[in-house]
Amino acid sequence: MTGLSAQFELHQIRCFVAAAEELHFGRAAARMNMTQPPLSRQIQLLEHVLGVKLLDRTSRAVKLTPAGRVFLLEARRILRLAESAALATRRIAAGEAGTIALGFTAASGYSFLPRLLLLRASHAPNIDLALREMVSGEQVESLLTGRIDVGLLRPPVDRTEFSTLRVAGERLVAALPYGDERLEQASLRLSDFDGRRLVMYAPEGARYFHDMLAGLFEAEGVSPIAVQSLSQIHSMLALVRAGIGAALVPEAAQSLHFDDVHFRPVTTSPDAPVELFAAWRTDNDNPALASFLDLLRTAGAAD
Amino acid sequence: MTGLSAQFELHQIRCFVAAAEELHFGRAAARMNMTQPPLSRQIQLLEHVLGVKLLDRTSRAVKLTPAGRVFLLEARRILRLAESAALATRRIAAGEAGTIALGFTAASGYSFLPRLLLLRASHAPNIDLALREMVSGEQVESLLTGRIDVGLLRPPVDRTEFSTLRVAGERLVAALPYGDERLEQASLRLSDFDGRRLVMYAPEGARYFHDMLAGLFEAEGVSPIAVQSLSQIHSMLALVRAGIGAALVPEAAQSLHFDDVHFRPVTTSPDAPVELFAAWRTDNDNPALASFLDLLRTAGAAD
DNA sequence: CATGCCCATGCAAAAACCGCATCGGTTCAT
DNA sequence: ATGAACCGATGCGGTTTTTGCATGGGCATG
Repeated sequence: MTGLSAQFELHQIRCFVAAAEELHFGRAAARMNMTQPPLSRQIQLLEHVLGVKLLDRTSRAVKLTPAGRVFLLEARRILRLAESAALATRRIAAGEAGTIALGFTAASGYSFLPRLLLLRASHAPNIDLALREMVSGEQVESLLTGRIDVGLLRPPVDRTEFSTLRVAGERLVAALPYGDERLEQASLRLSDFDGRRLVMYAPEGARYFHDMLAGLFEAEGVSPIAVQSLSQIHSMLALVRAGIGAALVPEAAQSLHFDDVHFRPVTTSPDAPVELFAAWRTDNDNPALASFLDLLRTAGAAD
Repeated sequence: MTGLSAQFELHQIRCFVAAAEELHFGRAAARMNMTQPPLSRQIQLLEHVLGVKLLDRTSRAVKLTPAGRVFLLEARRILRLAESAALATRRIAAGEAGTIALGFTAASGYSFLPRLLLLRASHAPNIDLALREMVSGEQVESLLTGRIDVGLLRPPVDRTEFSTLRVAGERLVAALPYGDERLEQASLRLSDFDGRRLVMYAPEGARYFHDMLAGLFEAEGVSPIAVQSLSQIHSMLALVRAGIGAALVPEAAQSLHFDDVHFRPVTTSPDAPVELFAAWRTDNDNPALASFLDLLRTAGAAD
């Protein structure tokens, strides 16, 4: 007694399928690019491993046994599966398919991300995206640990292990509460907020927006009154609606549709100061990354 | 250049799965009952055949590549499928599972067949039945050509290549039209039909019933008037309902529930003259046959 | 810098496989 | 009835493949 149950091999299965389909050992052997004797032996081996007679063979005719009929179906499935497994694996390795774990900020979910997903559907449908919303800081952390492959985040991204790509720049718009007299103007300038109440970004949770706005105001010598500091755009708009003050938000935030909150373009310098970057570890070995970066470049160029 | 795209083998897959699960070539080799060097080479071979690197190995750590992760899933599926294919084939060969093509007469479909199917559900659930209704003559033909494995048919079955088993004997009942005065009797005798109109079986289409009834009447010296000859029981009952005459049918026909057709037991000698036999080719090699014959014997014994 | 761990590689022995020749059994035509 | 043709199984020698042992070389740890 061996104790080790022997296992069959794919070669034996291929031999069997050929024999079962040809019902003729000679032709089956020819199809397998071998001679008849070794094919006979491969099938004997397979039958021995299974402990089951698969083919009834007289010198005049070859027939499948009932068990052979069942095994033929299974054998074809195994071969198909092996074939497709090889194919799928090669595709993954070639980067034609695969999964990219993508981090994104809430704000980019309103503007850049939808455009990216549309583009993916037509340009790289075999690349799956695992989407994870997180703030820029979390994205940096997740990139380092490998939880995400690519992040869509706010600058600055100064880690040396990252590569980056600027994918979008957005204008600022003013969110004004119902009744604000500035609604009568078609467009605004930063100086329109001098000495006015403004819902601001929190330096901790929304460092990028906070610093950017602070920089813009300082460059023009404008000093608004910061009445509150928040980090999420939709809560800022809620305060605007409550009449606490105005707010400056990326233009994509207009899609949030708050009642009694109206938007007006704001002229700034530069005119699209809200920048979005893609970042990824330079040593990331995800084969789908190259295709995905192509996608990002296309989406960024359409900006 | 070979021109022949090489194929991988199950052994290589088993090696890869072991290595991918252990993430350690030494332990994986031990699990495979071999030493580390040949395992390394099997995986190299697999990678070469696929043209894809599956494992990232430094001297300090082994990691799956993205393609390797995908292939690991596929590899496990292949191994599971191979395992279950062997199991299923062995079960078929052992006769514990499989398909029996079963012919049956319309009449047996009302009595014996339901009992058989019930018994199958509890005693041999892995035996599938392909049911084909046909008259006894067709069944003999189908048994010879192998279209069915077993037939449930009427005697005599005198082919030398067949084995047979008596599985059921049924009583006769009289089917009487509404208003027939014999309905007042609790039970009838054959002599109650002397000189009376009787819907009879056609000698061609229903030879067994025709001959059996003719024999019974002759043995008792009773002579009914045959008003019509049919071969299907339900059409006979339709004529009974129309008042054409009475009919003698197997007791199971009572389950047909024709309006205005009533049944009364009939005493005959022997008391269960409607016999049903199972027949199969003695040289039938269907491995499920033995189990199925056990089932038939059980169902027949319950009669 | 020495040690330990781990995978890759060189090499010889063992095993598996293949092809050739041939056997035994069956079918078909003469 | 007999011989030819066909077909799968088997014996056998040569070749290929695989295995195990010994060892090399890279890398982390202390």
